[in-house]
Amino acid sequence: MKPQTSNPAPFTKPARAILDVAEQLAQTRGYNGFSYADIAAELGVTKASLHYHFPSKAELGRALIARYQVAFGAALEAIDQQAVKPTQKLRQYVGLYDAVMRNDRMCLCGMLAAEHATLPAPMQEGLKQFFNMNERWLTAVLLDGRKSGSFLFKESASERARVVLGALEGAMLVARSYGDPRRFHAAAEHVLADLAAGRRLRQAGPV
Amino acid sequence: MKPQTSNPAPFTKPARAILDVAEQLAQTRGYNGFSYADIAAELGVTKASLHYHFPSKAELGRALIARYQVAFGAALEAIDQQAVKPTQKLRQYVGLYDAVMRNDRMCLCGMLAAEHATLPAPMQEGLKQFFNMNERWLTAVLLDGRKSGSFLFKESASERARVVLGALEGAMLVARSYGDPRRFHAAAEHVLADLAAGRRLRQAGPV
DNA sequence: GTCTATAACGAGATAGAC
DNA sequence: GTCTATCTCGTTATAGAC
Repeated sequence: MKPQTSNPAPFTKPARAILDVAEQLAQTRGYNGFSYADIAAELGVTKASLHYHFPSKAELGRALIARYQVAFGAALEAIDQQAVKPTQKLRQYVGLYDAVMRNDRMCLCGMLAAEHATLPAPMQEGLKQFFNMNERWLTAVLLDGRKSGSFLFKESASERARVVLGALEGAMLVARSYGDPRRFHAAAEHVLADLAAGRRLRQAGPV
Repeated sequence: MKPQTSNPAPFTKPARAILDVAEQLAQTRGYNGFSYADIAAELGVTKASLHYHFPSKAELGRALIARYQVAFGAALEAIDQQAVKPTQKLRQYVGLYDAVMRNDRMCLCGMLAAEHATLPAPMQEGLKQFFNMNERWLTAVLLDGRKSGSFLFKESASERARVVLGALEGAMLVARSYGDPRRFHAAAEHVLADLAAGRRLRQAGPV
């Protein structure tokens, strides 16, 4: 029996091509920063044919997030299966975003989060789910790392997960204003280092 | 003699009203998420009269950033004059963003940073300057705090400043997707705690 | 300074031929 | 599935009266 596990939207080949272009545009210019005309021009087709595959831009946007979430979830699973140590996992997690940055993009959902107030409700919901997925995964890794003595942090793992996620999204956001992916990379390294146990922080005064 | 220190754009009263509305819209919907019609409706005037004060949207956007930068710079100076300890200064710095969040907005420049690729060049330049100003101020506070033994971090103060700025901007970004300012507040607290010297990180333990 | 009126363009979207 | 053609609306922007 084939594993008929939820495969909700395989997308046809032309639909995938549309999503590829739309994704690149959304990650660089935002949802309100591109149009059907942009996609059509890039693909060498007409706007009308895009509407055949995605009747409205809202549905295109919804599909964009859904596919991104699935792909990102798969990447997280791949990390879980391939890496063992929490420190490795986290570094590969950062590597995911690092690759995006070097592609002159930023995280799709981080981008769309800025436009949150202007998005159709299904897209808003999709963003929450994406961030929830990230926080769940990070929380598990942080818990694991704390138990094994690799990580050290005071607050709950889920709170720390939110700090890490926010720090990475924000580092991407700011780095793009400088057109410098290394800004993201450096910041991400320090965020990871903040978690590292075994660091010997010398004594000091109040706070 | 009056202190004729650089007062480059005082703006007329109606111009200020326009900027106030435009700022609120930009901080909630983004630069590409509002139009002259939105501002005109809110102020009860016509679009044409807006063009008298700001001939193009690009100039309006430039003025938006310029005024924001000046106001934020003044707030930083006020902190410097009022607070003494670096820990106090940093907490008040976070308070600046916290107030913005509770107003259902996010940092204007963090918002615009997402739309960076779609912005006119002068606005892009303004964003860089805003972030530079923040990084300079944070760097000075971090250096001060490290010298006095309040802060502890391994990397350079300017690199740490970038981590802090990115973490705060990102925390705002994500918190808005949940419509929950407390998410920002909690994350910001942990970012501050990460700097605190004197913390005794106990080994391991459950969560 | 603010108005009416309108230009000029681009957006998302649809009808119907092929 | 993709095309041509068209529609409707919203956008930035300008001209000129008041």
